[in-house]
Parts: sequence; C-alpha cells; structure tokens
Amino acid sequence: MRLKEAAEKLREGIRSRSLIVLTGLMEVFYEGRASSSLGEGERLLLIKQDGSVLVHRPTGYEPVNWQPPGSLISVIVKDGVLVIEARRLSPEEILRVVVKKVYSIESHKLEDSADFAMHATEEEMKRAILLEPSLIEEGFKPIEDERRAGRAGFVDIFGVDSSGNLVVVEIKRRNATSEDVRQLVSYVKEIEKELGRRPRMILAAPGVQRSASRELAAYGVEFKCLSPKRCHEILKRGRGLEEFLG
Amino acid sequence: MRLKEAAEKLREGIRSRSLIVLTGLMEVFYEGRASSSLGEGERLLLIKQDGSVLVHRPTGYEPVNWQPPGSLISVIVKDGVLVIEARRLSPEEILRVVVKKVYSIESHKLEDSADFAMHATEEEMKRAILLEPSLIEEGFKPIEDERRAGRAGFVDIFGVDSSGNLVVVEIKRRNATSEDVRQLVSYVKEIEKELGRRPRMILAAPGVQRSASRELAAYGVEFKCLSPKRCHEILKRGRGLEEFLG
DNA sequence: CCTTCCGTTAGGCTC
DNA sequence: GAGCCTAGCGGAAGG
Repeated sequence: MRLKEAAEKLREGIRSRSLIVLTGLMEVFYEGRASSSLGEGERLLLIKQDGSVLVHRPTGYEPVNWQPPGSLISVIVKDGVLVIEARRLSPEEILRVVVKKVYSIESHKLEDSADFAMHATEEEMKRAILLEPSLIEEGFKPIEDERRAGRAGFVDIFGVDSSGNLVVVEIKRRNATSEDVRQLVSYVKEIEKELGRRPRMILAAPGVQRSASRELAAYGVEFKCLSPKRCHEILKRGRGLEEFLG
Repeated sequence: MRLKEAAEKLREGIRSRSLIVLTGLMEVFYEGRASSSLGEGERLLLIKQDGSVLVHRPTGYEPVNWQPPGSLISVIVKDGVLVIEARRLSPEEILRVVVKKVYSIESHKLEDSADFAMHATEEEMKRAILLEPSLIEEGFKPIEDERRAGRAGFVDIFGVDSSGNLVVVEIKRRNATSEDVRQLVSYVKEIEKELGRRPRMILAAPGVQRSASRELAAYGVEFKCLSPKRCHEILKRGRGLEEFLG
C-alpha cells in the first residue's frame, strides 16, 4: 500500500475517533521516563479512539511499546517513510513509529458500553468477611473496615473476638509473603501506640509462602486460610438470598 | 461475515501460526485465579502466533481480558454464535469469547527478529555507578555488586568510601519510598551481623517521597540524587569513548 | 518448581 | 498533583 494513502487513512481514522489497526514493517523509538529502540520488524500498530497507542510484536502478551490514553498523535510522510508520533505531557514522553511498509490498515468505529464485572478480588474477600465474620473465626465481630493505622497505612478489617480482644485482619488474594507479615505487624504497632492495647493479628489468604511462615511464628501472627473463590461463592449465595427475600 | 466462514479463517490462522485480528460484537467470560464477565459490545480480538489472546475494548491501554502465551485455543460454531476458548493449565484458567457478529477478520504471518533495547533502567544506573563511582561521591570504591545480605536479599552495590568505611548503595529508578529505606536498613543489619561493622547506607534515586525523607533521617540513611537519564548519558559517553579508542 | 524483584508497571483511590 | 496500594499484574533471573 502506498504510504501517502495509508497516512490519509490514518488521519481520517484519528479525526473520526476510530480504532485503527495497521500491520507493516516498522521501527519504534520511545523516549520519556526511560527510552528504548526497536529495529525493523513486522508488527501490529493499534491506535485507539481515546489516543492510546500500542505496538505489538507477533508474539507475547505485552505490547513492546505504547502510549497511554490521551496522547496527541501526529502522522507525517517524509523521506519515503510514514512516521506516527504519539506525545504526552507529564510525564513528557514521545513514541515514534517509523513505518517502512504498510501491509494492511483498517479502521472501525466500535461501540462498547457494557460494564465489566470482576469477581474473586481482594475487595470481594473483604465483603464476604463483613457479611459472614465467622469466616475468620466464630465470634469475630468487625468494627471498622479500612481503619487508619497511624502513619503505617490502613488495615483491611478491624474488630473484636469473642473474648473482647482487638483483632486486625489483613487480607490477601494470593499467598501471603513475609512482606505482608511485616506490614501487618507495623500496622498493629501503630494501633497499639494509639490505643494502648496490642491487637491479635490475623492474615487471611489462600496460603503462605515458606519464608513467610517463619515470620508468622516469629511475630505471633495468626494465619487463616481463605480463598478468593470461596469468598465469591459466599457473596453469590448471600446475594441469591437477598433476591429471594426481596 | 458468516460465522462458519469466520471460524474457518480462525482455524486456518491458528494452524498456520499467524497473527489474527478480529473485530466484532462479542461477550467475554474469564474464570481462573479470579473470574469476570463482560456483556455484549464491539471489540477487537487478537490471537497471536504463540497462543496469546487479547481482548481490547475501543478505549484504554490495557486489554480487558487476555490469556498469556502458550494457551490452547479452540474455535466452535454453535447455536448461531462463534465461541473461541483459550485454556491454560497451572494456573488453570479459561477465557471464553462468544462472538455474535464478525465485522472483519485478518490474519498475517509476521516476521520480527529485531532486538529490543531498553535504556535508563535501574540496571543501567548500576552500570553507570560502577563505571563512574564518583556519581555516589568522591573516593567511593565499589567492591561487589549484588552482594548477598543474609536472609534479607541482595544489595545493589557494596563498597568503601575514602575513609575506609563500608558503604551499601541501594538504587531506585523512581522516587525512593519509605519501604525502600526500610529495605536498605534491613540489608545493612544483616551485613553488620556478618562483618561486625555497620556500613554507611546510601539511597541513590531521582528523588524521595515525603514520607520517606522522615525515615531517611530516622535511620541515618543518606540520599544521593541520581536520575536514570543521567546514568544513561554517562554510559553512552563511556561507550562512545570506547569506540573511539578501539 | 518456588521466590524475589523490576516495570515507561497501569489504574484506582484518597488527600 | 503526590502518595499509597492492588493486580487474573507479566516477565526475568536465580535457587
């Protein structure tokens, strides 16, 4: 395909805020927070309706180069090549794609307003525990979620156990690491400073990394096995019940 | 386009290990480490030569759903829809794309063997310091890089200053956080245990977060302002000199 | 296999 | 805007 024709199609696609898909032979340069260069090769260039730009190689999940939404895109033909530049300010970054040959170019005006629902997240694990506190242990009563722990940050759930002890629960959707243990401990230190009582520490996660299990013991942190999937099931059940009652 | 025809094109593209680009009206379901669902909408489906699958909405940098390289892909037409499933084992995950209408489908056999060079990384910052230790301070002499610090991990650079004090340098390509300070301190504790001398601690980064600057003072960690870009420039200069001399 | 750590992490949220 | 944290993080390197 002639480059001038391709440039015109690109400009028209950008003007009409379409999704543009171009395949061809290109070089890619990036300069900004870091910098990179990628020599000649056959790739796919995607320009989205919101100014996102992605360069994909023929393999691999990740784009090799990109520019996030909102970048300003220019298209010029010069010295026998087609140059597409995407700039953003703050951070100031520029992506330059130098296209030597265009194999195909398509543009589509796509309409997509469906909403995306993600489940079995850490957020759902928290909601499941608030709905069904015995997931942590019998008699556990949540008092606050997202309680501030001084300078250290926020704890996921703050509550009391059946004997009236304070309890701090930290939730992870993946196996707990020693870093997670240290974080929980530092939260609890802050809370102890504030309230004068040392809360119990419970780490709720689907498992523990080996290195973390040593630290659990060392710091007196308790572990409660809890998977994101199980929490998701519990919420579904609860929701089903709600719908049934409502 | 007829779905049967589309299915045949997809199968042929997968068989021939081509890059496939499909646009159409589709629903998407994912189940694995988490789960998600996305109702009907117009999107772009990318199937790469290595079995990566990406579903892109018309806006945004990230794919809304995906499957990494190596997933097994099946294509069937059933009940008037085209269903593309991508499975992977370990973790067991499945991505199901239900295509109701196909607007376009292309497949390309792309050849791309160029190598990708990334600059101004943390690794380059380290190499710049090893080449030009005065970037840390006059008289600094690196002894080892990636020295083990007991259980705590590895320090970026280990050396001595002009007075013979041990020095541990931790490098970050972004502003240093309080977590970075704590990490450096824990490395140094391990090294002190091992060698019986407490090294100086230097955090080299383009800047410090406010919360971290408090901790710098508290733990006696020194800060050396150093940007990835400057390090990249120094390496380029050094390399230029090498080429000139060679 | 597991663990650790980097990344132009991105993206979301709060202050 | 800066800071903080999560993510189906992905990917690489090392044990």
